[in-house]
Amino acid sequence: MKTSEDHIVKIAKALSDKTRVRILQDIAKRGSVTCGDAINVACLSQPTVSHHIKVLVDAGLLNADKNGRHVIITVNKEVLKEFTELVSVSTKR
Amino acid sequence: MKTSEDHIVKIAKALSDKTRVRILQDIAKRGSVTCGDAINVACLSQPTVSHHIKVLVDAGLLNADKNGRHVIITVNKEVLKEFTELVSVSTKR
DNA sequence: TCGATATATTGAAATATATCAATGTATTAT
DNA sequence: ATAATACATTGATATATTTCAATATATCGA
Repeated sequence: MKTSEDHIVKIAKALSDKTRVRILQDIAKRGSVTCGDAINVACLSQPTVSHHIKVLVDAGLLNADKNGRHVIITVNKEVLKEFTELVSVSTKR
Repeated sequence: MKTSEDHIVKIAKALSDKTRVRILQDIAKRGSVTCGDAINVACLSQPTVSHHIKVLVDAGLLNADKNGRHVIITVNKEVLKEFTELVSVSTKR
């Protein structure tokens, strides 16, 4: 059984790195990007960006859909909304 | 100049540890606690809990008001609200 | 098929974080 | 004044995270 803390922590961890937040914001602004696009935004090596995207996908914040040799990445707005609501609710008395 | 990423990252970092989220939730539930209360909730050493509270205070999520030898800790709801709104808005296109 | 492109994985190094025991500081009670 | 209480700080260790180079895998185009 996963507690609400676990859920909050997992997503907060994903949001706790500047590069990842930048990538997330860029995707949100542009609707969708490929990993290559994200590399340009992050200005870091390809493996590093690949790792960051994995963290965001694992947290549920991003959707990654393979399309040929590209991977199309979009923001999972549902999960983001869930997160902000969970943080709000669980800190309301 | 601090970007919105910086702000999100700082607070997300504070929320990216299970102990800190647990402490935050406990304070929210009870209205206010002392550091000693937080130690009981966390079941960790006093210095460790002191460190965690410091991280939360530095992120702006907690208010700490000295009262005699106790420190009264409350949740800074404004900052929490700011955070959830900033996350929501900055990921809306 | 072969080379090029897009992304993932592995292994290693550097840095950051969580944790505790020991100690310091401030405040209250006796 | 002194002892006890509440909390903070320091220094050390263990673990986690970030990053890259090297390499692997999958797909497309010629």
